[in-house]
Amino acid sequence: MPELPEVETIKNTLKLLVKGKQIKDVSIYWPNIIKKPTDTEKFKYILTGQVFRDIDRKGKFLLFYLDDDVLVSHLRMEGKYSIHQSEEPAKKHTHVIFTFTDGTELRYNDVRKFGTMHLFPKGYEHTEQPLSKLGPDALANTFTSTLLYEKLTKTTRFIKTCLLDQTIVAGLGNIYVDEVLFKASVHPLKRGNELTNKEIQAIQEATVLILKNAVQKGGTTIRSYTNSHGEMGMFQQHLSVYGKEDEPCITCGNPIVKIKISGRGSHVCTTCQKK
DNA sequence: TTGGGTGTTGAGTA
DNA sequence: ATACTCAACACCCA
Repeated sequence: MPELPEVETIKNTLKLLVKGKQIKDVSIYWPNIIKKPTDTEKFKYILTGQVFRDIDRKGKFLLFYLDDDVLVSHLRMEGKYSIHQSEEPAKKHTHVIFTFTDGTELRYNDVRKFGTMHLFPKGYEHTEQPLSKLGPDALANTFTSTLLYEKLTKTTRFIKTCLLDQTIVAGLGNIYVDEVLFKASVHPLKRGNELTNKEIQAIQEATVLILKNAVQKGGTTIRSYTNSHGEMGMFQQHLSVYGKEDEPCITCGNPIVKIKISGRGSHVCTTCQKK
């Protein structure tokens, strides 16, 4: 589900809810979510007693900073965090519960169980997988058109595939890539090395504009995404192509078509986005 | 009823 | 190197 704007919104809403809370216990109902350490008893032991100090984000990853360690969490398709009273019964797809000393709990819910958690001693989180492989965050000032130009012009891959590749730029997913390429007037099947300097600049600028706008609108809710207060995003009202198959293009009026690129549904106006 | 599709990403294969 | 398929999993819809 969540791409950069959704994860950023979750970070902002969750930060206020967990800061200063001390972990009394951790319950794990689906161990496959815990990727490091592989021993879930060790995972629990390390976390117990620590206090949540801050939350950061890189690309689509949440970084929970505790006293001595950092919990790196990826929500994949449908992961969600929410705060509850301990007495409140857990929902159907709650897989990890962090019980706090004040009688509340942070619960991780994930219908499809694709999400991941990695625990690192502070200082090691960025130099080891999964974060070590990421390119610059799409909203960081290190994401420049110069850098994008260097990475794109030496590959023959489709631009859509490149923008989904988190080692090139971190944070874009299927919705926002389609929106970015429409705004930049670039066809998703254009190859990296076919792009002009001007097109790459347009892609970089569209990325920043769209993502900032989407963060400001609280993200995009298509079916299940909510922030950690349970509120929906509003950016779905501003989508130009994603989910608009057969609807008229807002620029030229021709119908948006849906094609498949590396297994992902891709929405494009073949009139506005030249190949 | 069943197969195809879903906001992600790694592995395997040709 | 690249593009595709599958797998992880549950649910929704035509």
